[in-house]
Amino acid sequence: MPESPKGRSRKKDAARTLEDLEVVFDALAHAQRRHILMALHFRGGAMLAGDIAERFACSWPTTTRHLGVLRDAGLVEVRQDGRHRTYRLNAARLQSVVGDWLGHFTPSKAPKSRRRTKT
Amino acid sequence: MPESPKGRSRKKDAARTLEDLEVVFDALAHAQRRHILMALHFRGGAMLAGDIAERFACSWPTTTRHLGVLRDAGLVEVRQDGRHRTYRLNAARLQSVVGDWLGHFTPSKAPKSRRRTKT
DNA sequence: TCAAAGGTTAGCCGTTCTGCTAAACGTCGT
DNA sequence: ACGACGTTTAGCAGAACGGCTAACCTTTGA
Repeated sequence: MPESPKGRSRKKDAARTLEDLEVVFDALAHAQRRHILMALHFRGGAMLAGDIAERFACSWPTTTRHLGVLRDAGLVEVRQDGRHRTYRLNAARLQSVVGDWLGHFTPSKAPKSRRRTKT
Repeated sequence: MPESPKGRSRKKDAARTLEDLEVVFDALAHAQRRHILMALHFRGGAMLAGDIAERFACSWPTTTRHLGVLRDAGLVEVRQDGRHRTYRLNAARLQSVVGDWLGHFTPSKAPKSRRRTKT
């Protein structure tokens, strides 16, 4: 499916958003994956795979799979670093996808307004 | 499962919050359940079960089950109305649980950030 | 070249989820 | 009381999920 650089139709944009919602909320549905995101955040946004895996009781491959789900959701990014792998939190995407969706539920306000705590 | 329909205690919410996160994010993991919440919101916050069920392609019992998940998560409340049942959105809880969790990831609150992502 | 360290992939297995249909339940109108 | 209506519950089948172990790659270092 070719991607229009600038002239993205609103329909596809909406579809893209729906897909984002699905993959992100699906990733957030598991406690350990939420925990991984937290750990990443509280350790400055980036950790080695081994450091992440050691924090959890389950086996390393299981954590690897969770990291894969988070990566497919775009919530973390991987970078090979020698024989290590560094996972970096993508907090902006988390805020964007979840925050935008949550913003639709603001009580009696314009549902498309961005999260601006200025009012 | 012992769930008190009354207000939740605000004191020892530390353990309760984790449980809330789990049940709420689990409820939000399914597209139709998110869609139900949206429909409720955009129809003024309350709908009859039948009106909800008619909006979706799946069978009525399936929607009933989704509504049950949302109700167990505290995201909707039910009220028997004659032989109808009115489902009401609990947007406050949605905002509270999801928004609070999301608030941990704000860059301004980064606890030990070595590198600060530009705000 | 060999072996160890760091991670991932492959495959299995039990549990949970989601969909359906059929049946039951409570309420209203007659 | 009876039947129709609105909705839930029960039960089942198939798919998806999450855990594990074992095997596999890749890089480092001797």
